[in-house]
Amino acid sequence: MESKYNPTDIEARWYQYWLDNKLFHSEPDGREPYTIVIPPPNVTGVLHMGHVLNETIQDILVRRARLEGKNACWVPGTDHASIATEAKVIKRLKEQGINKSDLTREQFLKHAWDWTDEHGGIILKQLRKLGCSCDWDRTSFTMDETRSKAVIRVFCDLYKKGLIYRGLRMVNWDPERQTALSDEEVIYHDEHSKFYYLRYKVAEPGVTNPETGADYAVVATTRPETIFGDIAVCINPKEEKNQWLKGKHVIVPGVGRVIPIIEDRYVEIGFGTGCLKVTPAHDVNDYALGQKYNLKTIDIFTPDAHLNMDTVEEELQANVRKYHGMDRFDCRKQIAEDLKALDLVEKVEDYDNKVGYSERTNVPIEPRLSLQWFVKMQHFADIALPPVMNDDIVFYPTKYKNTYRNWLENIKDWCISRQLWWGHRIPAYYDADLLAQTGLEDYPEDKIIVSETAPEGNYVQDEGALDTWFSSWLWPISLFDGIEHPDNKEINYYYPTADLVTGPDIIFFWVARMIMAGYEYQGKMPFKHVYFTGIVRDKLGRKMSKSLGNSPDPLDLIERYGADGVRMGILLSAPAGNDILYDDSLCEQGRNFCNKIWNCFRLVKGWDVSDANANANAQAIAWFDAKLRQTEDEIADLFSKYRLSEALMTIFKLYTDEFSGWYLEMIKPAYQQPIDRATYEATLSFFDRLLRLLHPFMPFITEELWQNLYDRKPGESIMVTTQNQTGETLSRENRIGFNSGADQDQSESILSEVETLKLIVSGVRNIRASKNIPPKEVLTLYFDGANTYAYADLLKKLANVELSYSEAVLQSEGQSGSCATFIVGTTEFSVPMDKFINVDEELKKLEADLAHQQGFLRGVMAKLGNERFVANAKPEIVELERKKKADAEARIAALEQSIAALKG
RNA sequence: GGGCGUUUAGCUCAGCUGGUUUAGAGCAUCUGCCUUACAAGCAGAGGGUCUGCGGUUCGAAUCCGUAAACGCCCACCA
Repeated sequence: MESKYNPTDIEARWYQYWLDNKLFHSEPDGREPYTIVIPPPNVTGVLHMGHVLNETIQDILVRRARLEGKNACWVPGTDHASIATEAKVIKRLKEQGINKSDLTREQFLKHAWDWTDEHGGIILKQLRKLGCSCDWDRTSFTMDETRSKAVIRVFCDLYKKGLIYRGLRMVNWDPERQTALSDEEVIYHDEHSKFYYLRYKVAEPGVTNPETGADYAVVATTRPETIFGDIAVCINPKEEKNQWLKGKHVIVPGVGRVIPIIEDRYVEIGFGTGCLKVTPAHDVNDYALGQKYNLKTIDIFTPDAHLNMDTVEEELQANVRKYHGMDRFDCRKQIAEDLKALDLVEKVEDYDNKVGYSERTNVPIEPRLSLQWFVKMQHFADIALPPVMNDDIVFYPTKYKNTYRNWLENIKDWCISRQLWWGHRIPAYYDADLLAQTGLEDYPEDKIIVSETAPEGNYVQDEGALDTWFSSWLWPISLFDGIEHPDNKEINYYYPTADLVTGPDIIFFWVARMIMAGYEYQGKMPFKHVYFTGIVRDKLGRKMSKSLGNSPDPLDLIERYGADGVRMGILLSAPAGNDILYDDSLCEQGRNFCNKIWNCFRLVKGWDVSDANANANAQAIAWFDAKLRQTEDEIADLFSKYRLSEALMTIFKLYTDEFSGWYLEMIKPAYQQPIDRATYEATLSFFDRLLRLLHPFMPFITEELWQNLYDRKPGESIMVTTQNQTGETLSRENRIGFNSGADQDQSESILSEVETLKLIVSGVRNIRASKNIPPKEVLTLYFDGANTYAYADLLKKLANVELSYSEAVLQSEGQSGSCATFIVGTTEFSVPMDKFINVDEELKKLEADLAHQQGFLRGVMAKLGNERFVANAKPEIVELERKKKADAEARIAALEQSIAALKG
């Protein structure tokens, strides 16, 4: 065995072994189920650091559950990601010189499926490199047959229930992809823009502003390009300064349309000029005003947000013709310029406002009036809010409960139709003849046929596809075919799932909606716990992104540090909900840890075993057994709180400090000496337990070492050992020769005694370090009770000292003047120095310590001297203070003695 | 404009219902060591008036109030 752990071959070998032995596969049986459904990554996506974090956490939970003897099932799959994938396909077609508009729906879908087959599942392959123990036999796709049928059935069902409707509404329109979006798909950014103050001349002759004498009203807008759609100007009936406009009309500048002044309290008094231009086709609020006052709408944009002047009244066409076909932002500049030339611009101010952008295409969205399909959400909010608020479903961290509540309490209907082809086609059918007469908008509602199968006859299917999330929200159910075949064996066994691991950015998109669908279709929660991960950032705190180039390629990292190293790296500083600042050095720590374990193993397996000296290390064994037991409990507790990074850190310290740093040093035989059998076997069993504790975090190296620890049978794996098998059982068997059934008190006392031992050893090492004494040089250590010290053998071995107990001996040897001393608990320890020691320096150190102890004592005395403290504090607290006092006094006495001795 | 969260060592974070030897960990730093498992290592050390201010209490990193900074979510002020 080499002294460095080399992960590459080992990882590939064991992953294949796990697959060959079907160790990830789950079937319903008598055991308790533990289910996780993967948040399906985009089918054509590639692995990034966010996935690494997310999937590592899921794998840890799944592997841990498996080790606890549960029937663990992690279901993988991918998402068709309607809008994102369609965009990628369009881009590729464009590279081949093909426009989407030149293709039929069928032709386009053929290309999309080709693309999916080609790139789909790459990310799932990458997950294997990470060690993910998904049940690959269950791999699903949101657009495969079972999932598609579920989506269509749910659509029809909700339509029947009156929870889905079709309607003409103001929606968020993505002009790039030319589709409607849901509110959640719009991201608002702060933007520095301009506020244009435009002059709308009063149509009635002779009417002027009594204050300024102006014959126009001033309207402030950030979007002058929309004036072609202006239908009215609205003022607040209560606003003094605009009273003169009541009942009048104004002329839209540059357009010439005469529009009325209307009054509504919606207009805020004191904001801007108090005159609001009303453009019902292009603003949500204006649309509401339009509805209220029965105003017409003029949609001046084409679907790709270019100006369409054909919609403007014929008699005004000449005025606006030049803007026809312009891009909306070019037009904004142009119209501002043109109006300025006409002296119709009062002024232009800088203005900060928020602009909505499409999440996927990153272009400013355009509010657009269009015919879409919606889900009525109030019903779903009602069923989804209580279980989270009363912790039937528990969120980690809990702060997201607020976010969740906030959204559900202000729920709006969900726009689920998209003007896309890649996705589940809306199962709504229109009579072709009737449609030809009425058009889509006026097609009578009661003549729409919503059905899982196409109706007989001459019907036309709705062109739209469904929002991707309309399939994702069924994922925990549809994966087990619970929509088409409710009550089947699988859904009854695996549902509800145990844990959901995902990012808080999709709490509304996905988490909330799964909860809704879960209660609607299963009558039960879809998962019991939701673990929200943080966002992976670089070490400067910037979000990782392609454009910044600060996102490392996970596969490259795995190659450099090993999958186990990367898993440890990503997890180490990732408490639930906290963003993690990723740096390569974290993976380095992971790699180094692997190496450490590797070398522990080399050491242990390299020993010759002898049957002599039985029981030579009973104390060390008893201690480590207790330590391990204690840590196992701690880890279990941390898991129950989902504090995974702390659990890993605890294990890390158990390996490096306790096992490698102390235990192995305690039992390590002298150079080229054999080890006794009892110690050897106890150590192997400890190793076995250690490996199983670590396995969920670092599956590969633990499997490799576990396989080599004992002779294993083919098909055996650390993955499926349960806590009460192997190691612990072995350690309990009598061949180790100590009472491993030690009761709680006994193990607590041995733990604390060894902690004291460690302090003494550190004290000696400290002296060596500060006096430059090599570890090999044997020192003498004097202290009270050395002759009866229970851990004398271990102390001698670890500190390389001889023990002597009597102060008298110390003094008789005439060495008291040149002793280095330290205190542990209340006992003074002295090491006589052969060499000259710097008395002043030593004195300084002791006196500093003395001052510290005295200060401490003063604090304690102040408390004890306070009558109110003695009267009010709990008795055990007072008792503790008294003990502190006694201890401090003893230490002070010892220090004073040392100082006196040093001074001679 | 509302709401939530954070602020503890150079960095990343623990510190649960106030008292547990006058605040802990990992990393980083510094000093010794190539000691016969591991230099991807070992041993040792230094480093914080717990963001500021006020309050409650015998006692506050911990509870309350307040200010500031940072972050996130929601919201139709054109």
